[in-house]
Amino acid sequence: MRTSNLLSDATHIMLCVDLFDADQLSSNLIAASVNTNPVVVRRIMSKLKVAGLLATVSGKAVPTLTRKLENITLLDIYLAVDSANLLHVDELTNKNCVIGGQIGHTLSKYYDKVQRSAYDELAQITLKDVAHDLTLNK
Amino acid sequence: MRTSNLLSDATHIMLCVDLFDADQLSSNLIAASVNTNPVVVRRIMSKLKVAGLLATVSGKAVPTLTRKLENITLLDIYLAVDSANLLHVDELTNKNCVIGGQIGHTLSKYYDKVQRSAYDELAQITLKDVAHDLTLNK
DNA sequence: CAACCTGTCAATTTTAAAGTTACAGGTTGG
DNA sequence: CCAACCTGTAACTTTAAAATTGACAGGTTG
Repeated sequence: MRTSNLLSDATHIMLCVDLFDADQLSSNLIAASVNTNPVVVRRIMSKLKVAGLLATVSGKAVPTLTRKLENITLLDIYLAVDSANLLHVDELTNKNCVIGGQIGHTLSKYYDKVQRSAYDELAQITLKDVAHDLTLNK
Repeated sequence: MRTSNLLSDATHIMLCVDLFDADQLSSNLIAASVNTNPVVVRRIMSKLKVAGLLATVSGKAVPTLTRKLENITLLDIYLAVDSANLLHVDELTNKNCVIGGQIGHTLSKYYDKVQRSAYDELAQITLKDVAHDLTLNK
């Protein structure tokens, strides 16, 4: 199992940047919404910046999204912040065994299919969708 | 946290049970193929047994599959050994915040869609497929 | 220049998988 | 019947990655 909140928190941060007022966008205030540490927020924002989803200015609390909400998908965010595969091949099997020597290669082929399918779904969910649902429930 | 090999190892074990000779099916020998500890193998086998995929006899090294290879899918195995969701909602957001209060519920709806898609793919991969690919590469 | 901020490093804590030891109890051949 | 296997579990310890936290260099601004 792999319990990481990276995608959820990164999405949360992106929505904060879009929805909060310009004077509420310090990592401190965003961290208060996510309920975590400001350093965690800045670390995630740094990854989002590297991925080109977010623009920041050193010293100024004025992050901005680089694209419109409808042009940012959960896959964009996932790939920006989480480098792990959804399923994991055991790399340490006994290579001298008939099964142990081949299963990794075989499984990774199938895992790729599964992950591709999940990625396709993530790519169809935009921040606009999420933001829309958020305001509906408000 | 950590990347789990539960699905891979459980699949590996199931294939060992199917492909190995009857006198090679102790948890010790399977563990040698997976390259792990016999207790880890027995722990996974126990979950597979609870899920009804594997039949074992206490004291005897004669585990057997309860169904034909083509009737066991990677989803069956995944659900047997891994209880975690593929994506994880941050449950600890600030519920007093407009975004923090709603995003968990909203994201989980989308995460469900993604997971359903991944599950659909896993459900289409049978142990027969995997076994077939293994022997091809041999 | 005081009071903010970002960006990043580094140390620590946390959590679940993985690894290990131990042991109760089933099985089997000689 | 007992020695040598085995299973099934409980109860640890270890490991890996995320999360948390403190610290600090350096940008920004009234």
